[in-house]
Amino acid sequence: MSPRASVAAARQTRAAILAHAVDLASVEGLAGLTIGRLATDLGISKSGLLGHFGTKESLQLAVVERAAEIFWHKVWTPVTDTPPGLPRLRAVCDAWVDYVERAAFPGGCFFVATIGEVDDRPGPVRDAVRGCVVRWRRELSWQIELAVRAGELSPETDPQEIIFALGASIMMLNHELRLHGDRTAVDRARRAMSRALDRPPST
Amino acid sequence: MSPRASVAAARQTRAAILAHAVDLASVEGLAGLTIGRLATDLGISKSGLLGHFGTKESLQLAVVERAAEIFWHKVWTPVTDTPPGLPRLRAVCDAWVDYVERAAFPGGCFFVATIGEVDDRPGPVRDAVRGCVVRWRRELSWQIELAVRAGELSPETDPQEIIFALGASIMMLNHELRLHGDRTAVDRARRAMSRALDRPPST
DNA sequence: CCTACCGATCGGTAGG
DNA sequence: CCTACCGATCGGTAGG
Repeated sequence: MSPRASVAAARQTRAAILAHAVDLASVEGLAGLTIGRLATDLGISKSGLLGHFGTKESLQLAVVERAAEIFWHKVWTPVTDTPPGLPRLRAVCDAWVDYVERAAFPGGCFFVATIGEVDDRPGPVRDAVRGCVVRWRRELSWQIELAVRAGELSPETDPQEIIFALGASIMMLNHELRLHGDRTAVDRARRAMSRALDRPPST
Repeated sequence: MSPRASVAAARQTRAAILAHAVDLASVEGLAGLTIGRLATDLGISKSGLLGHFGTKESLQLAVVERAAEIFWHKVWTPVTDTPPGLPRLRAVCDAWVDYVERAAFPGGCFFVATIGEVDDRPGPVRDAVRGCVVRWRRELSWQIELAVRAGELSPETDPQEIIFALGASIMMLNHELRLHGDRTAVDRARRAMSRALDRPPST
């Protein structure tokens, strides 16, 4: 009777669509994510599905946003207990590797998989992905700065240098796991990331 | 008159198709590479184009093969002058970074762009891409072994550790250049790669 | 290499 | 949320 019920149902449907869409996009890519396929998988009509988003691009943007929520929940939330600065950075690296290893999405880390796809295609979707990456790096950069202030890292530390090393290890780890199935890469990535945090700043 | 002329013409057409296809695939991906688009760009009919390859998958395999030829030509050939072992490894790193920086393909390094796409899609195309990566790593591994034997690298060196660090830097560099347009990443990548070659083996 | 065509699927709309 | 439809494009084939 009340509109509440239908509104709640619509929200639930939307959430179910996004849950599946994020998984699908991690494998097929954001472009390979088709409305027909998604609708069939969910037992819904195409137009019913599209009604929740309007256009495919809006769907893609919603998928990126949802993937970012999942990322923060899996990698950042478990770490907010540990003290800021270097301890939290170490905890983040662990959680980050766990997240890639345990493959939150069937296609591996959604963002590692997506970055290569949207790299060369200017538009709102690329901007949204970049925005997520930038936000994440800002958080890392801030923790590095705190570690420097606390004397846990050398005052000459270049945050960008550390972030480069961490991101590089994560991307390579995803690649090793998914293309080569080499699970020894997990420890290699952990070592590379610790080294980046231990290393004295170079010239 | 002689069949030679038409055979030669066909080979030339095939080469022209592949040249454009590799560029296109570096931006649109191997799946986003469509026969219709490719034919239109080249002023050719779809069936005329498809006659050279048979199926889209064969076209994709030919594109991967061609991309590998270009990669070896740009990164390996210029380096065969320098002495094997550590000197050649350093030269390879330089050439590799140049290749990514100068963007041999409009979409950046073809393989970095493609790996994320074929990662999760078993089949001949994925196998072909993986084969290229494996061949490249074998060559790197061999040069590392030569460097160890020559006493240029510590005897406890783990080749896989170095290869991980080099590959990680290259992937991250491609990402920094193409998603963020951050050209300072070029020097960061060079430093990270030298460090990987200088570093004493860790536990 | 071409024209002419095939069935399937794409994103999206009309109208309810 | 649905059915019914749109034009465009997909990979591919027939026949020359």
